[in-house]
Amino acid sequence: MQHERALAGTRIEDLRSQIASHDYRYYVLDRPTISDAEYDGLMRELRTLEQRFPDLVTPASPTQRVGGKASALFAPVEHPSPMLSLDNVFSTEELQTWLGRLQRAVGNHLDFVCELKIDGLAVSLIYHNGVFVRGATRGDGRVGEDITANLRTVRSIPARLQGSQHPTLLEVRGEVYQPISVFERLNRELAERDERPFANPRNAAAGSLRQKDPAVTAARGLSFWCYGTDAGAGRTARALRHSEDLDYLGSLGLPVNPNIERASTLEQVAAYCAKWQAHRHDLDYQIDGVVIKVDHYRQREDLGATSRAPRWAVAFKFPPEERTALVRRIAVHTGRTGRVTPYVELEPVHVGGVTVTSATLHNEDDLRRKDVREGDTVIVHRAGDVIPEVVGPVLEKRPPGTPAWTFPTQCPACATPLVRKPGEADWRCPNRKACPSQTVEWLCHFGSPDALDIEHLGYQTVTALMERGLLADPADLYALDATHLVQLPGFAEKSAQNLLDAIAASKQRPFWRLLVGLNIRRVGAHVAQLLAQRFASLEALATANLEDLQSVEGVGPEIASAVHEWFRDRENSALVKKLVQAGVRVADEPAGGPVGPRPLDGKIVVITGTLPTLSREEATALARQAGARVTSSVSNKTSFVVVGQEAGSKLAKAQELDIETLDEAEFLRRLSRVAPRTHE
DNA sequence: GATCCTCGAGTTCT
DNA sequence: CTCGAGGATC
Repeated sequence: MQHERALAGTRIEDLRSQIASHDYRYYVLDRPTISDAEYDGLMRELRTLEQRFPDLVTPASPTQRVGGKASALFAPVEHPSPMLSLDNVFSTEELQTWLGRLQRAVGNHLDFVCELKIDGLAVSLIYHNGVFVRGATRGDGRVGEDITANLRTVRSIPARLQGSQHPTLLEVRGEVYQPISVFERLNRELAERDERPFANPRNAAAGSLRQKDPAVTAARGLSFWCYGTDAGAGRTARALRHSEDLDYLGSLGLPVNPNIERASTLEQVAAYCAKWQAHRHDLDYQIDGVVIKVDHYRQREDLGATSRAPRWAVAFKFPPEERTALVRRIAVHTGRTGRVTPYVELEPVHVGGVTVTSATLHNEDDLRRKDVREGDTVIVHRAGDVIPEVVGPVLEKRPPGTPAWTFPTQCPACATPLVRKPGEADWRCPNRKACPSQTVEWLCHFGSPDALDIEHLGYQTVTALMERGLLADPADLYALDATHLVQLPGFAEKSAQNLLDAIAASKQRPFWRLLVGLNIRRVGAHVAQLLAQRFASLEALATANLEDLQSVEGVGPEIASAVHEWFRDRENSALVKKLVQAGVRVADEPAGGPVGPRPLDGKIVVITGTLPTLSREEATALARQAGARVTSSVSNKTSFVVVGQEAGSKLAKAQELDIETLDEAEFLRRLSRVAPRTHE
C-alpha cells in the first residue's frame, strides 16, 4: 500500500505538470498539441488517483479549479456566483450511472432539460433595469475579464431587453461562438491575403473576444446563445423550473437555442444525445456534446454542487473527431492503373465512432508536405466525417533521430523499378501485364458497381480464383462453372450458383459499362458513356483513329491516345475477342421507343447528402432521364442542388455561390412537371 | 497561358 | 472526401 501510494504520488505530479503545460498551450498560445479527448483522459486519470488518495490533493491541483486564467489585458470582474464547469460523461453507460445516482439522491421523479453543448466561450452578461451594462468571460470561474465593449458588437446580444417589466439586476449566461459559415468565409479571406488562418471556430471566437479594438471583434461575425440565468443556485425569482426561465429569457429577446428539449426518462435523454451526435453537422455552429440539467430548482438545491461542478448537471461529450495515433509503418500499394499510393498503418484509434487503422497519404508530395515518419504520433480526423485523414505529425512527440521516410524504388507486389515522370505527381509500376497487384485490382474493378456490377465477386474470391489458376483476365470469368467454384473455401452450391448467375447477368450490361471494365486509362463512367454514344460498338471504337476519337466533345488528345493505344495492344485485342466469344454485349441496342418528357432539359444538377426515399443512384438516373446533366461538384453553372441529410461542403458551396437548393420532394415535383403541355 | 469545371482514381469501415 | 490532371474556354 505504501509503495502504491508513492507510485501514485509520482504519477500525480507527472500528470499535473503535463496538464499545466497543455493548459498553457491551449489557453495562452491557442495551439494545443494534444486532442481534447486526450486532455480529458489526463484529467480523469488524475481525478481517479486523487480520489483513491485524497491526502495527495492540493489546492493548486488542476482538478480543484474551474477554467483557464484571467489575463492582464482586461479588467478583472468577480462573478456574482461562480461560473462552474460541468462533469463529463463519455458514454450512455456513464450517463445511466449518473442518472441512477441522481434518482437515488432525490428519491422523486426527475425532469431534465437537454441542451446542445456549444463549442464557444462561456460569458456572463449583466442587465441593469433591462439594459446591458457589463459582460465578462468565465475566467477561472470566480473571476473573469471585462469584455463589455467587445460583447456590445455581438448582434444577437440585445443592448436592451424587450418588454417593460425587468428585474433590477439580471445575470444571463451563455455561449459566444462564431458560426461555421462565418469561420469558413473569414478563413478564405485570410488565406487570400496569405495570413495564418484560424484552426477552428472556437479559437477564432476566443481570439476575437480578446481584441483591444472592438471594431475588430465586430468584423468577426460572432453570435450568442443564452442557456440560463445562472449556473449556481441563482435563478429568477418568478420561476420554479429552468425550462420556465428559458421561456422567460426568450420573451426578453435573448436568443435561446431552439433545439433545447425536455426529457423525463433515460431513454429520452439518451435519444437526444444520439440524435445530436448524428446531426451535429447539420448546425451552423460547432457542438461537442449535450448538457443535461435537472429542471426543477428545488431538486437542484437538494443536490447542490461540489467546489468545481454542480451535481445537477452533466455534459455528455461526443466521441472526438480528432485523435492522435501512432504510425506503425508507412507502406505503398499498387492500384489497378499502376499508380503507387503511400499510406500509413496506425495503432488502432477511435475517431468519430469508428476504429481507424490506416489512412492514405495520396502521393509522395503530400507525404513530404506533411512530413510523416514511421514512429510519429499523428493527428487523425475523418474528412467530411467519413474518410480518415492524417492531418500531420505532432513534432513534440517525434522520437529523436527519426529518419524521414523515403519512397520505395520498387513495386511492393512485383519488384519492378518504379517510375515517376517529370511534372507528374505519381510514382507508377510500369509492369502493366504481369504485376499481380494491378491484375487483382483490375479484376475487382471489372466486377464493381461502376463497371459490370457482378455481385458476390469480391477481393477474396478474385484472389482465390487467381491462386488456383482459374482467372487471369476478365474473360476467364465467363468460362467458370460450378465445379470450379465449389473448390473455393466458403463456397457451397448455393453461393456458387449465385456467383454464376451474377456473372451471366453481367453479359447484358450496357456497352459503356464494359468500356469502364476494360481499365483503359482515363476512361471512367463519364468518358465511357461519351464514347459509347458515338461509337455504339466495341468494333467501331477499336477501329477508330485518333482524329475520330478527338472529335468527340470531352475527349482531347490524352484520352484519345490512351484509347487508341489500348486497342493497338495485341493482348488487349485478344481479350476483346475472348469477351465477344463469351457472349458479352459489345454494342448498344439502337435507341428506340419514345423519349419521355424532359422537364429538366439542359439543367446541370448536383445531388448531395442522403435523400429520404431515393438512393443517390436513383435520383441521378431520374434526373438524367428528365434531360439533366448530373455532376459531382457545385459551380457557377449548376442549375440547382438537391440536398439531403448530412449534406456537407457542397451545400455550403451552393449557399456561397447563391445557387438554388431543393429537397427531395421539390426535386420530384420538378421531375413530374411536364414542361410545355401539348395536349391533355 | 491562365482559369474554371469536371472527371478519374484511390480511399475507410461496417 | 481528396488530389491531380484533362478539356473547354477566353
